[in-house]
Amino acid sequence: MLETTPVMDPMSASLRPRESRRGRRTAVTLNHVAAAAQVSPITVSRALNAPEAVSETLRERINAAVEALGYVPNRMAGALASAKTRVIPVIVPSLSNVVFVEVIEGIQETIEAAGYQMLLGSTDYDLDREAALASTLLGWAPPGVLLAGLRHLPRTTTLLKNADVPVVEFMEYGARCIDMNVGLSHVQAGAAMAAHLLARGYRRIGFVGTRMCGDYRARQRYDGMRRHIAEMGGASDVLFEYPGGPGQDVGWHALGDILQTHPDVDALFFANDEMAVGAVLRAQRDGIAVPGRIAIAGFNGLPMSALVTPSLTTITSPRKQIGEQAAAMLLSRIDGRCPPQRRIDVGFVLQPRSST
Amino acid sequence: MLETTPVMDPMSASLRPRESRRGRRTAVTLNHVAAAAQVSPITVSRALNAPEAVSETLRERINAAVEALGYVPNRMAGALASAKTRVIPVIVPSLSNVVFVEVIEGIQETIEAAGYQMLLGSTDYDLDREAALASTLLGWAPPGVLLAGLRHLPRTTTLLKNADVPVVEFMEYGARCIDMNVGLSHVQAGAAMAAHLLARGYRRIGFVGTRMCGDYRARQRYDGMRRHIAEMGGASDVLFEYPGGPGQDVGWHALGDILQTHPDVDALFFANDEMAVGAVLRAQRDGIAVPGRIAIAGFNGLPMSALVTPSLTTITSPRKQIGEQAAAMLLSRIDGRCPPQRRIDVGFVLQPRSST
DNA sequence: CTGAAAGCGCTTACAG
DNA sequence: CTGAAAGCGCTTACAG
Repeated sequence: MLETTPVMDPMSASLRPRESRRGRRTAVTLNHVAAAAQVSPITVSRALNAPEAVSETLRERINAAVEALGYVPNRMAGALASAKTRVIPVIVPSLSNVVFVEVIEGIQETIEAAGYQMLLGSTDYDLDREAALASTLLGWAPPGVLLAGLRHLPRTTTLLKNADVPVVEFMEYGARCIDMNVGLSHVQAGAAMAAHLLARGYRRIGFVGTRMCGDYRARQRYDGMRRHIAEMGGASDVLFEYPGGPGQDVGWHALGDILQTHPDVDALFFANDEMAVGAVLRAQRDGIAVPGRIAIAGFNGLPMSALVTPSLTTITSPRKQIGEQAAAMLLSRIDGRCPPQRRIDVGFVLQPRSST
Repeated sequence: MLETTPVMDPMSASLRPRESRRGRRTAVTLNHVAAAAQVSPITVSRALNAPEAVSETLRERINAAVEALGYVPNRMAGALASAKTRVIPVIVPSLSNVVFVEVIEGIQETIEAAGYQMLLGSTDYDLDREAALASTLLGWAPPGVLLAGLRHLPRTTTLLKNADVPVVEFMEYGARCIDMNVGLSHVQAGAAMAAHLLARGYRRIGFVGTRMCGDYRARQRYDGMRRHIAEMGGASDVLFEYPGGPGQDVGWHALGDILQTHPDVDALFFANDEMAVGAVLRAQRDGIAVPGRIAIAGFNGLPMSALVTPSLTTITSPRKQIGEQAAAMLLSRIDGRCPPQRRIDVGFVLQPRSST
């Protein structure tokens, strides 16, 4: 008998949750379980966190009590006491973009397999919100942080550096990162598409995007394209920016608009496949020849790019792999191991198809 | 001077985080801030959580110290002490399905505006994982829980009922819910589409889905369709189930397959728009007349359904609204208010277009 | 293999 | 408006 209170029946009323002294409803705690199993609380803790350290007899008694009382450990108390959380914050600009969702899936699968949980935050392409999110999420004392992009407010960077936990910035690959980095060079991707379009003989090339301030990676693709065109000579570029989210409807309307206002444009590189597919569907409905009258290219390599007629030239990015690698790097550092590389360029593949 | 330690300079070494007695690295805590601002810890806590309760002089001194030390409050300690968390778990079957993402966005916007954060968990359509997730997430002592669907394992239901926090089950509308419910009747939606197809003269109607065990809402649409067809007489149905995720490629392949193996089928109701669009694109490429040779219908009312040629007949579900309403109901209960209704049927709209 | 003590960093009453 | 004491539910050393 470890408790002074006589314990007759593991389910006796005295072991049930009750009002605490401070007047709030208390759930079943470790102590209730300990009393029910007639062991000390530490033994219950061990039976749950390191079962092999407890004798089989006690372990069984404890598990039975856990079951009987419906005990759910309070993670907050555990995390506070041990200074360890198994929750990893993941910060992305948007969830409505399939691309981020696929990266997130890669992250989720990887960290979940290692026993971690994801705390997802979306910034809606707002760097102030990103800073606020980072601050709040760090308040949960996470073992590491995953965040999209390499551009942040100075205070975000400071916060993350001071937090003294591993950080992986994913999506684009670049020279300066807070800690670790996985992604691809969007400037190179833009240049690669420019090279492709020039090689196929297009000379007046438009780039179509939405909210290019926030989505600076699209801007980088445009910059890469523009620079390459300028370097090669003999061709020119135009930038088209439309309001709204980067959906198919924007591509649909953009095609009609551009053909009217800029009839000299002979090729369009869209900021993503969705818009590009929207443009292809519009061309189809209106009987506009693609690529005869105008060529269309996308970015991301979504499955649908291969299904439209004509099939869409695009650049495939290894999205899920980015998520997996980012998570793997983070986990290895959390475990105190040193990842083979601090920065990984996952690259991209240009898929020339019928639309160019 | 409230501390016995003489405090000369707010940034003096003695106020900096140091190794604690238990040997682990300690971050800046409330006590560091209190010492730096020369007030008691409770006052700091108040200045942060209820600024109006603290005099302006102290508030300014405290805020300066917070800034100078880069203090980030430990949410776990706060939550443990106050028995309140501002994190709400959201459990969904999948993130790769746009539909859930839109619901999640509605939830996120609503709860974030109220100062809560979302802890997202994905079950991958596995009820065992759902139970495990629910258990873990409840360990964070959340003020409420949002989860997709009305079908769960008995132990999940028990867990959530015992947790004694408000719960909203969203996506489908049904008679039995744990606590509150927002959604639409998928049986009715299936019946509505069947009625539409019968009215247009189709007599051999196929339903095309993937993983119909897990995605039981698709199954419910099929059941609704099947029942309605049976009731009306004069027509018949077939169920086609394909492996893999419910993407455009599945619709693309399904169309080719079904036309060969079941040439008598004259209309197809797909489990979602993505598959249906895949089928339309396939028909387009192969020159199959839609709806002449075969009619095609989808479900969800995604923007792209309006852009393909022929435009796709579909059923629009108010996805974002489901998220918003689910979150609003939960919040009102968290605040101790009683939501106007415990169950909300958000309904759906059948959009007859050219593909049928 | 098992336990008594102390503490994680905050907040809730209760005083003044 | 401000503070000293106690406690939230767990875990980490330290003993035996």
